[in-house]
Amino acid sequence: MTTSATTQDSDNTKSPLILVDGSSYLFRAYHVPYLQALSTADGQPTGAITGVLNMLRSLKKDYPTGNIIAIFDAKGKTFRNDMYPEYKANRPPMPDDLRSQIAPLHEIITAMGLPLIVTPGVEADDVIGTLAKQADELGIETVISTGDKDMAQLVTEHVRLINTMTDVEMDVAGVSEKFGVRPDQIIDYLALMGDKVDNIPGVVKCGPKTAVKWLTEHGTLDQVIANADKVKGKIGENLRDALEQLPLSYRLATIKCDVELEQSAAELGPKAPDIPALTELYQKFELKRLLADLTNGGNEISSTNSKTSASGNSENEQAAVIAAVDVEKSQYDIILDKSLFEQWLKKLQESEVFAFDTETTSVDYMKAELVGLSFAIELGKAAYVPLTHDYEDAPEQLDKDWVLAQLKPLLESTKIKKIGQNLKYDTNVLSQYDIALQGIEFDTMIESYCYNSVATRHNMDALALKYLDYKTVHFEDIAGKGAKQLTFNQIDIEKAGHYAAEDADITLRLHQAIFPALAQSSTQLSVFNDIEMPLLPVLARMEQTGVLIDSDILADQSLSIGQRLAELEIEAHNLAGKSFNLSSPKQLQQILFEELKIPVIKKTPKGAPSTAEEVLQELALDYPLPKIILENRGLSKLKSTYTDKLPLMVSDKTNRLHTSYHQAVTATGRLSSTDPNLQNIPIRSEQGRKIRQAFIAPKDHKIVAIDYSQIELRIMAHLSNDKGLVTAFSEGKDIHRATAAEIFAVELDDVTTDQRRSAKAINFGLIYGMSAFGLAKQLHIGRQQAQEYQDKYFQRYPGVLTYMEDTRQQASEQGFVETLFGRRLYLPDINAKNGMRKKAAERAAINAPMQGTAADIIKKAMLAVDQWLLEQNDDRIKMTMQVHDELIFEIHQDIVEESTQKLVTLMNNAVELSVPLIAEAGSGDNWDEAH
DNA sequence: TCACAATCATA
DNA sequence: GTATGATTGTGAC
Repeated sequence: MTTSATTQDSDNTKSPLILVDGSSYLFRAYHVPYLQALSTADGQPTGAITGVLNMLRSLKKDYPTGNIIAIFDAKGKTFRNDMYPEYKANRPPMPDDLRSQIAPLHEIITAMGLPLIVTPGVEADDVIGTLAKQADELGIETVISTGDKDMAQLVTEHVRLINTMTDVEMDVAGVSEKFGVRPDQIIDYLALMGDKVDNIPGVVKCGPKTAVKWLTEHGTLDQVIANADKVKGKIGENLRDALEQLPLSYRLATIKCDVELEQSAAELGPKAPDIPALTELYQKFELKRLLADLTNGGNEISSTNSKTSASGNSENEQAAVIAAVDVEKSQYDIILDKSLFEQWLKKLQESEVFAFDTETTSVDYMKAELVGLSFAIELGKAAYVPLTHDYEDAPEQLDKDWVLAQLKPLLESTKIKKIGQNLKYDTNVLSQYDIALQGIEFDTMIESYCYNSVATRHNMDALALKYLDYKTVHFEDIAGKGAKQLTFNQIDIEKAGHYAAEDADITLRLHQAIFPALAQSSTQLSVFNDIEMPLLPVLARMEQTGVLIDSDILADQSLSIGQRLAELEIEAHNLAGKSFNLSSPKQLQQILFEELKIPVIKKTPKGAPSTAEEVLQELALDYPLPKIILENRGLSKLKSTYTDKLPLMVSDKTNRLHTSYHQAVTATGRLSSTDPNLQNIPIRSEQGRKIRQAFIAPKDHKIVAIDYSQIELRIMAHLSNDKGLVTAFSEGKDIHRATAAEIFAVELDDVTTDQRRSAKAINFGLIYGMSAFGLAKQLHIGRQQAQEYQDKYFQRYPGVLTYMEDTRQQASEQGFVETLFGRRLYLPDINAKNGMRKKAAERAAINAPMQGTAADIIKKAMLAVDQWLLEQNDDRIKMTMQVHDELIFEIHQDIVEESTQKLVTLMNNAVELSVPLIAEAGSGDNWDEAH
């Protein structure tokens, strides 16, 4: 260590040195789907250029005082080829459409005034290494911007890495955390593993795990070599076989830090940008965004961009460049006369695909009334047909019925494809006007969701900002907000027309920006085409069908709960010695922990003493008040959320309850349900089940509920292909009992209730990416014992352990995990420096493939069921609800048995797994009985 | 009026 | 330990 007072001081006084690994970013940007689509009008590709420039821009923003130097590989062979002729021999030649972007990029960077280094005979890594070493010796804070893990060997007290595409920073501790070895061991580590891509030989079968193990044990490669004869097994032989060429691998993996450079880092400073040259280059390569920045004041980030940049999401930046919306050039028609309408109608009829949007009076599809429709066929040209604007002095509009009659064949055509944003809503609204929307091909909300379920919310304003870098007119901008918000029919036609036409226009643009990116991955595209888009009309039908509830049952229950609550409140106030609000956690804390001096067991994340259920449950053993609170909480929740509210939400039109299923909300692929949420209707408590009794079947009908048994564990068995688990399911065993028998080493029949309960907790924990700590808490056992259970589990089901390790690794390397059908879940925190966030992301990585595959499966089952129902064309069967692993139907009593059987079969065969998929059915007069 | 934290309902 | 949504109280706007 060379720490001294002087070097410490210089850290703070000098601006940081930013070394940019231009070549590594060039390659990576070249492979980013969004960027691949970019080119100039005459076909010169510009995606990689754009990617690198965006990255530089983001670096400039993050390090405003930084001294940025860009380093690129030179053409031709390097000294490593002399050392080892096969070095990088496996690399395919550089694609032409990448090569053609290098020279322009160099020109632009130079014009920007940034130092650019291209040194023949060595790689960019070596130049970076040399500059970093020089800076390190001077104690200058240095940041290497790269996506290449080999650079970790350069990290020191003053030198750290940043991956500007993922925003992950790595210092000395970060390297140790990520790789499991110190920066000074990285070369040894790389040498042991070898590198397929660069064709560097290593020890056969030695991956990161083994390399870390050996280096932890022996410290250095030399010591590993010296102790090679002690390593047992096949891997020991492999190591001994590799002994001779390990020194070569070591030399190849070593970044050269003494390259002779013309100028030292200290001498290389930024120059003033050559604005005329930059302008010309940006124009030549049609880099509109950058050009706009330039005209808005040099290289500063313009005000319109600061919004998007603030998120710090580099993907955001890249995507944004694609299709800058030039609204000034847009032409929006407001159609008030027949002839213009007929012109548009003709164009629409002749089109293959168009974007459209409905404007209504309410976001609630059951209450919404149509106010107008907008259409867009080509970018920048859109039209709005107002129908029922009825404010004072509103101009005369075309007759609604006439317009809809004209549009009906168009909207119902399966040949003419439609693009929309959240088309399920439009489907529901139009169906109120007897129009059955068809040809629903592209929903931009779902495109965005399938492309990246976690990157943004998928509403149009967010998508436009992210993918088009365009701030749309918000509904609130034209309608106001709060209690005084206008409904669409009250809005001035000029304003409304612009807003509505823009919606259609933006939808079209979004589709053009997102769909090609989505289509880059065939599996993601298939999730979109084969699952999500076909599901959309199915969900629309379920929503419109609704469910029947008996409001009287709920009203009675509200009454009796209310009485009990009043009693509890009096008791609680007596015990506390004063009156307080039982449902205020804050007041409760005060009473419990300060006035009654009850010990604090747990704190909330913010540090206040927790009054959560588990805490109160424990306290209830010793004190009377917590018990009262618990009962009060449980009951008031039921009353306020369910028994009071559900009857209020019944539709006047249908006398049924209509939820909204959201298809683009959850990260994992599940649906969610709101207004009301029908996916969290109580079942566990006695009181709660009474609420399910209010979900009834119509006269002469039964409720049939069919749920998948242990679907996530079955998926785990399938994905991990663990022999024990697969066998247990194939033999139809009670899985928790079987697990208990394995862990506690007893016969299946001798498993006690307690053992089965423990095994069940372990199985659940598994799905949630459990830790021994969490398991201990769940089972109220010691941490040690929980660890023993877990070890025993993995010993008995080794395939599961391997699968989990593989999943974690895959997540960390790729940044995402996938379901069985290729639905992708990105995990931005998977390589986070913050240990808690990283751990949380790892658990999500374990859980997502199982939860997500289960979601895929039930969605496929719903498609199969819906298909069958359409074929039957029998209104005595209706699919009414989906609750993650359960489908609920209303079936006429005459055909309950046969159709239930058919439905079970359809669900069982929704997909083929290596273990049986089992759906179990129940029926009754209400949802409770059907379970 | 709104956003947030705490709590609790489900799979 | 995973994934959601609704309600309530609370404090800032």
